[in-house]
This record gives sequence, structure tokens and C-alpha cells, in this order.
Amino acid sequence: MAKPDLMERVVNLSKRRGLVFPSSEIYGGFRSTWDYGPLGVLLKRNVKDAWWRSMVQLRDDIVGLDSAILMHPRVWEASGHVQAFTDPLVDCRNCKERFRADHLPESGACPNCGAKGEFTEARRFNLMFKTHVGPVEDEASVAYLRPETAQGIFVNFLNVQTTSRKKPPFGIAQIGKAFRNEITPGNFIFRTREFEVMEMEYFVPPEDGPRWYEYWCQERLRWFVDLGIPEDELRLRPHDPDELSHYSTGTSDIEFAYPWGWGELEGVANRTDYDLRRHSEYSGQDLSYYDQDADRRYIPHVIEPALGADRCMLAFLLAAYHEEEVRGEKRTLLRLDPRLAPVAVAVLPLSRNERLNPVAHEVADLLRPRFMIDLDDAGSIGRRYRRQDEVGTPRCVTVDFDTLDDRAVTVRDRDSMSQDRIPIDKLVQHLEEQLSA
RNA sequence: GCGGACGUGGCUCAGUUGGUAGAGCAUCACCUUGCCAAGGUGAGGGUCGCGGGUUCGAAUCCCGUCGUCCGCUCCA
Repeated sequence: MAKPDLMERVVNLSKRRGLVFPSSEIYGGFRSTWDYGPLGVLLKRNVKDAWWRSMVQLRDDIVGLDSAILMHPRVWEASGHVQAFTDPLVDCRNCKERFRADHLPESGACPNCGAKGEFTEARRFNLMFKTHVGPVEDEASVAYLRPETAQGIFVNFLNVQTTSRKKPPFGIAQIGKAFRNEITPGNFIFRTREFEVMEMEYFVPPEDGPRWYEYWCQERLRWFVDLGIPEDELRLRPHDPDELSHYSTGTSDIEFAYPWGWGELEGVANRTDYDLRRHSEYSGQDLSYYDQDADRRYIPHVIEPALGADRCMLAFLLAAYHEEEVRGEKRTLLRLDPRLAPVAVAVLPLSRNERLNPVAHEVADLLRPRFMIDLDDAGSIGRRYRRQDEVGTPRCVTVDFDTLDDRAVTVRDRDSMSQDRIPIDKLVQHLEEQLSA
């Protein structure tokens, strides 16, 4: 499918089927903010759960954290965000293009039109949202909405390390909202001002930094492939030295082939000891680690894989979207990994019938504790299969008139459209085997 | 923020030179139907993004504003 069409269709599907709505829509919408509808919240939650499972549950070297969005203002001075999270911007009066002042050629010529000395004053623009804490709105009450969750991890380094009794190399994972007053949000949920990140800070002995950096780049790539993103739609792109964040000595982006081109999915950064060192200096607390075996004390270096949950969900949607032709009719389907699909199993009585209905409810009740299900008896069976295909439901369970006699149901596969006859008392086990990776 | 395009029922769109809104799909009900978007009947749903202005009269003209998309820029 042509790439621009793909984006349009995914956005359209999202709206039509209740995955994502423009925020505050009855007031005309509010720029860069989106709400997740009944199916969208399930999909996004599954994405976050898959990440958490791979990071925390399946490993013994990473623990979780949920830190506050509002933090002591000094945190952001120590982190460098107050100072460095600021872009000096200028506009060319001649051609109206906008540039970063620190990216202009020394000649003073406009890169776009060649005009000289036509730039406006540089305006500094801090990407952090400011607010006030408490009843008085003065300088002393200023607080920031966090632009990343990482700092909540760094300031809790000692708390977590001592209570969890982890030793480097070990990591702390966190999922949460972050806020950046981006100049230009856009591309649906790709870049928004309020977004959810999944970040993990991995603390290692200083000399092991580069090795773990490589490890996490590869590990994260594998995660996307495992959950169904084709390898040729992913690439690892190391940053040029001049595009590195203020805290990083090495960063690679895992990029996805979005319809508008390669774009960042996840950043893997070597943050060195920058954050812990700065917090030690600003707080006066010693954040070094004493390695008893080697009898030495050091400030751990940090490798950070940081992933946006919203754009991650978008990538999974784009990769999963397919249109096929079946008997001359178009079939739209999301080939989502069963672990991500909003609805795992749809229960469909073959037709609306007073004898089928109770059995369908019985089957639904049987599955409900174990799977996210959808019970649908409206319309023809073919139409309902298509409805489920469109939102990526991997299995449909059909209750028919034979079920009344043989106590078995038809399990239909989303991708192959093949069908199996399964006894009701073996149904949960059968589906669990099919739907877990 | 600057430049360009756009904004009509849930979706895709039509609305002729301004005369107070239509279609297809979707949704819901009933009938029919029995494994891949079948058919019939009926129903609900739009102050034409929002606010002003011009006009006897505006979805159609003008101004402002909000939002979406593309480019510059930025980032998870």
C-alpha cells in the first residue's frame, strides 16, 4: 500500500473503531492531545504490559518504580534541563524559515535563501512546562512537569538500590507520563506534548558502559521484532556527535519506517555518570556505589533505553495494518501479535437465537476471567468476523447449533481464516496455548 | 511560530451563479439468515469547526479564531 494512504487509513480506523480520539473534541479539539478510546486503551496497555514483562518480570536484574510527575525544582537544575533543554530559535526575515541559532553557518548567511544578516533575535524556548505549587504563584513556587521519567529514577537510586539489594549491573524501569512543550507536535500520536514513556536506567561499572550500550541496542531491536515489527522496517541509527543530548556521550535511535519516512521509535543512550554525579553535587548526597568484592567505590554509568508508548503503539498499528481481497471483497485486518491485540477472543453465536444465546454467554463467562473478550451477536457471522479482523482480534469462537449437541465450538484464526472444532471444556487451555507467544 | 492545503451527520463525500442540507457506508430495531462485509422494512443522527460581519436571506462572500495535514525545527 502507498505509504501516505497507510497513515490516513490507520488514523481513520483509529477514529472509526474507537482507538484514538482527538482530545476535547466537542470544543473543537486541543492541539497535540489525544484520548484513547475503549480499544485504544487496551492496545496501549498491552504494549506497556509487554514492555514491563520483558523488562521487569522476565529478568532478575531490573526492578520497577513509579515516581511523581512533580519533583523538587532543583532536580531539573541538576539534570541540566533548566539550562540545556532550551533551543535558541531565529527566523529569517527574508524567507521566513526558522532555524536553531546554534546551527547557523558562521558566515551569517541564511541556509535556505542565502540572505545575510536577516535573522531575528534569538528567542530562547524551554521545552519544560511550568506550573506553580501551592496557593502563591511566585518564583519560589515554580515547579515543572517532568520532561522525562528518568530523573525520578536517578533521585531514587539509593532508595531502590538499598531496598532491593541489587548490585550493578542492575536496572530500574518506569512507565509514566512526561510533558514537553514541543514547538511542532504532529503526525497523529507520534509527537505530542503530553506523552507516555517507558524508560529503563541500567547502572553498570564505568568500564562496562560501552559493552552494555551495545547489548541494549540489540536487545531492544529484538523486542520489536519479537512483537511483530518486520526487521526491514527497523534500523539502528547512531547519532552524530553534534546531535547528542546534553547528557549523552553516545546515543543510537531505533528507527521505524513510518509512512513519512524513518522516525525515532526508541533512543538508547549512554548517559555515563552524568546524572548521578550531578545529583550528588546538587544534593550533597553521595550517590556512589561501594563494590565490596573489588573494594572500590564508583559512580555507576547509565545505559538508558527510552521508548515512547504512544508512538510505539502507532508503529505496531502501522506494521499490523493489512488489506486483503477475499472473494472480491476487501478485508481489512490488523495482524497484531496476540499479546498486543485489544480483544483476544470474540465470542460469536452463529445467529441471534434463543437457544444459542445462553450457550454463548456460558462460553463468554468461561473465557472472561482469562482473556479480554467481546461478545457480539449483531449482524451476519461474516460481517462480525470482518469487524473483529479490523481491530486485530486473533481468535473468534463461534457457537453454532451443533454446539447444543456436541458441546464443541468453532475457533477461527484471524490470519489464515482456518477453523478448528474444540470442545468447550478444553477451550481455555486451547486458547491459552495459541495466544501466548 | 512562519509558509501552503484543508475543516458539511460516526466514516467517505455531494451541495450548481448565496434562497434556511443530501447520498453511500456505518449504527439501532424487527423480519429473514446458518461460517467469512447477503436481503427486506423502519428508525435515530448535522445550528455545515467556532465567533463576528455583509445581505431580505450564507454551508456557500469577508474578517478573526480553533483544529488537522505537509514543509522548516524538535524529540520518546
